[in-house]
Amino acid sequence: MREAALALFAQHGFAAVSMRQIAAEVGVQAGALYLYTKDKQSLLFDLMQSHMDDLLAAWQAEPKGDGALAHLEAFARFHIRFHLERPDAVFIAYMELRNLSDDNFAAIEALRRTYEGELEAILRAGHAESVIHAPDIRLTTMALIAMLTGVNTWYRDGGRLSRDAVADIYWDMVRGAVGA
Amino acid sequence: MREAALALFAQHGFAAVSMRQIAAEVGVQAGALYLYTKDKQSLLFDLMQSHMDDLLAAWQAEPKGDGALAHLEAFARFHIRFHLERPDAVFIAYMELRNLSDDNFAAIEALRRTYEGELEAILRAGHAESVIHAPDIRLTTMALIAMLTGVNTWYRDGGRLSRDAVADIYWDMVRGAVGA
DNA sequence: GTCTATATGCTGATAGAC
DNA sequence: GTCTATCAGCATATAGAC
Repeated sequence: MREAALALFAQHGFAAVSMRQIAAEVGVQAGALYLYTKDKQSLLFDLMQSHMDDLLAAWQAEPKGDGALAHLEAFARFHIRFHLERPDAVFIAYMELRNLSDDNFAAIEALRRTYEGELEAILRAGHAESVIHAPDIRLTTMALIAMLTGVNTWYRDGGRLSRDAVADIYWDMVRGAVGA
Repeated sequence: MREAALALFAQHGFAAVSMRQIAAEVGVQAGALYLYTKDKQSLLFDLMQSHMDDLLAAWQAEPKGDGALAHLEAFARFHIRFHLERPDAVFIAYMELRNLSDDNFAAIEALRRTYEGELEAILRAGHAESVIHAPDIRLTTMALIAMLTGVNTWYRDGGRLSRDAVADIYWDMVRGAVGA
């Protein structure tokens, strides 16, 4: 059910997908879905929370090397790799925030800020080491995340460039953007 | 009507907003809206098309200076200024593409590609002039647009930085990212 | 655990009065 | 030009049979 909901929400949007459509995709009747989720809102929240939990856990488990610059490269490559592996979940996590209830929104927002905080800490360390030159760390954090996440809007498997080639080029741009 | 629809679509999403809600915001009954739009789909399309037309016309009217680097700076500052001036329209133009009919989607997509083509042409000129160093112009185009458009996700008027200060910093990052 | 049936309410769009 | 009234259909969620 979660798999079917993820694909349908990503394609048509949460509000445009009915529980009947999800049920049809799974091969059951709509009523049966309520054995596995309290309601449609909880289903969306669970998908988004799982995605953010996976993201934070994967980053914690990532090898990061020594020094702020190595950390920054690890972050850029990790972010691109992780996001290209699950485009539907990424799409939902960014597009369906406004369809969350207030409480659920606050919870997801906290996870997102935690992840942004990881990059921000790297940039601050790089600034302290004088290997990164940025007039405003918080703003640079937002700019880099937007640039890296943007890969998902255009990258398609089987295209002109491999994922690794894309990561190489983006890492060059990240390095240039922070004057490293 | 268009003003009310723009605000409501941006806040709740096209699929989650009813014609009755729009009518209530305008102060009329739902049926009266159909004197001004053929249907809900046309209303969305008109909003998006107007936004893209405004964007392209404003860029054409923008003073651009001499040389590819001056052009690039003009583009970066223009993009940030224009997008910060109309956050609702920008939000809709990026988030509601999947709610367009096939024909309408193709039309909006063509306008979007035209705009991207403007930046791409600047980068190619800069590459020819050897003032820009980028291994893949198309990819750099997408990365820069994502970075610049990302301003809308976090910038709020009355915050720590003025729009001009933000544009200054972003222009520095754009210049660094293309090795200029 | 899944089904059918159903409650209650909202949806986009139209017809015709004024 | 705006209203009221309405059509036909779909929405979420639940109840109770099997």
